[in-house]
Amino acid sequence: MPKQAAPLALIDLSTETPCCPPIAQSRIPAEVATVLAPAFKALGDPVRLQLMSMIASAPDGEACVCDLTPAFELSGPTISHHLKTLREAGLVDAERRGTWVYYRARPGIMRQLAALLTVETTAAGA
Amino acid sequence: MPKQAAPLALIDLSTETPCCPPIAQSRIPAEVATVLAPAFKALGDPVRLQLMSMIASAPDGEACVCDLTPAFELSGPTISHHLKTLREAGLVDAERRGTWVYYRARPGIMRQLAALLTVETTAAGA
DNA sequence: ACGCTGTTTCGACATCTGTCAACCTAGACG
DNA sequence: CGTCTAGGTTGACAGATGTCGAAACAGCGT
Repeated sequence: MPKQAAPLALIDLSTETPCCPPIAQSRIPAEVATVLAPAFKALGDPVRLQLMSMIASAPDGEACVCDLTPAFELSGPTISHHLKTLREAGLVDAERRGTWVYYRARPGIMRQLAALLTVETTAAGA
Repeated sequence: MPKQAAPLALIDLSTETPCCPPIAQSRIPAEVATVLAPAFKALGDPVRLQLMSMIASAPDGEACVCDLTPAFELSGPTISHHLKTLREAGLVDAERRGTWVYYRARPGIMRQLAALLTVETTAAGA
């Protein structure tokens, strides 16, 4: 394993870092896996996946907690906890505007995760 | 949202089911989230993410356990357990050929997950 | 039959999930 | 200006789930 300039020692998920080729193309380094796994883990829950979808697909690109909470059979604090998980995973951004809190998706990291899973349709083999 | 023929009542991850538009495009139904979340969860571990990458990027499209295990500081059973998780999530296929077991990635579901995370670069807004 | 390879089972330990209570913030009203 | 009400977050806790290691089991080759 040759050491590159090692610019990926710490990957800033906040940016649009185009850090990684698809995992089907080259083996992912341990550091990258360590940093990106939490993002996948955050999406590894049905409620959070739906929350993420509701936020990302919101008309104005942002969703109010007051719209998210009643969409589930869960209590307010539980939704808040899930949102915190998404926030800590770097998937969403929160902003308080007046009484309500609005959540906004980060396209950068989502693009990164999508790129990671990309499979060339032609090189599918078989 | 009119009901289509509702073919996604049970989503077969084994197939190339083009079941879902990107989550940034339309809100993901609860059933889809329930079915796909385990796949993300399976990728939500650094070791499994690396395993997945090693399998998907293997020259012949398949990787032997005997190659995977020594790449980690973990015991054989632990690697086996992680591989089982990937298998149960529908991400990989196992095949015993002689003494060794070979794992092969399923491009279908990976494409599906990637599509789900896709964000139109143009519609990024802002 | 023996040894090797990989999986499974079992158990200890850690982490995650969801709820209740308390707290903080912002706006409304007297 | 003080207080009251409403919306969200945080902290603490039981229950469930996941992680990993040690030992035992099953398939394959010699």
